[in-house]
Amino acid sequence: MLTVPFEDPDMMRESQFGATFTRQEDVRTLNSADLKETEDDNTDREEEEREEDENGLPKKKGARKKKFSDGHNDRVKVRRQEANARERSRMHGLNDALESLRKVVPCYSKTQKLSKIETLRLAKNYIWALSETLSAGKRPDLLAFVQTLCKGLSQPTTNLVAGCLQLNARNFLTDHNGDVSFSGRPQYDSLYPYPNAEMATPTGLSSGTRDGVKPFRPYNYYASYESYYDSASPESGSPHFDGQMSPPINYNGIFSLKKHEDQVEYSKNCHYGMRYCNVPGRGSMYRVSPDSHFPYDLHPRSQSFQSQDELNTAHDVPLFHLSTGTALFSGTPPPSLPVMRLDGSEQSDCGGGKTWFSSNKVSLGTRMACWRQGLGR
DNA sequence: TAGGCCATCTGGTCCT
DNA sequence: AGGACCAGATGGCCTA
Repeated sequence: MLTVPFEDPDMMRESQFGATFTRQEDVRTLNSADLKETEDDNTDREEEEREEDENGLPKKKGARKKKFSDGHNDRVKVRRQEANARERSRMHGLNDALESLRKVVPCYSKTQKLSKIETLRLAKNYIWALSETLSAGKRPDLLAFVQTLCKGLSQPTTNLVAGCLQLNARNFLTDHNGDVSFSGRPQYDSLYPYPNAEMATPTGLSSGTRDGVKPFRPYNYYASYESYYDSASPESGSPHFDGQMSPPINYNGIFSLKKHEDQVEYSKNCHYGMRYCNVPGRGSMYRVSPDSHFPYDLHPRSQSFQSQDELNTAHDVPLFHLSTGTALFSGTPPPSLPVMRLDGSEQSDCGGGKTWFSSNKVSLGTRMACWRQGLGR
């Protein structure tokens, strides 16, 4: 059946971005083509049934479709149109709800929207992962968390999630069963590899040795939950969560809120913004070639900095990637896994569990100081 | 150009 | 009777 466009293209386009239509509006926007098509459909159907039955033989007189009055047909048409409008409105409501869901699962992006099915899958995984974390009552393993998040997702979405969590997506390959397998070194110390002192503990800030490997000191995990519970619920109507906010993501980072308006989109970050990232099983920080594309070819950290002075200087190149504008690992990032926004704004709040770095020119020393302050040291 | 995603229309079913 | 819900069909748009 040929479906005639219901509304003009502009209206159709608008509807894709969550515009809601009242029933009256929908009925009012019915155009003549739509009405004509309905008439034609009815006419065609009547003629088909009049001429032949299912065997192609002429129909008996009694099988002929009952002829309704024009008034009855009009009522049927009007009811059909109203039903269409209601159905459209219902689907818009469904899509609005889905859009709300998109905003509270990891990796929200206005321009690179997850599909409906992927949104639902990710939401389910996210709930599951958080439930597992709560029931475990201890700091979750990042790999397990990400693996749970990515279970059953398509490879592109898996890449997106892994990218959001600053992991090399190539380490999270989705097999044919939808399970996510990790090909790297799945250890916690690879996720938070404490960098050697020369690399990431600037002069005067380190309490560890300069040449030894300092054991990673977990930051206050529960602070993240406190922070989370301090933050507004998506359903609370708080101005901190008016639909324009990132969810209080994420995995064991401090749940902070950051507006999306000025966010750097994931794809932009991947292609233009990210220069360094943390790779499981590969030490701490790796430099990413400016020409690299996600997933990146990574080079050992030792190639990144030549001197302690360099560590303490503000870097012109963005050091850290934040896919959605939300500080995924904000708050008390270890120096090997700091997070900052790349929008050029200058903000580096060192306050407790809600720290995030939003400057692209924050020295490692500053980040280290913030981190240490977050640790209460 | 094929495939994925989406919005819309449509008829059927269930419920009030 | 009419509304809500559902699933199939269809065509448009976008991307690899």
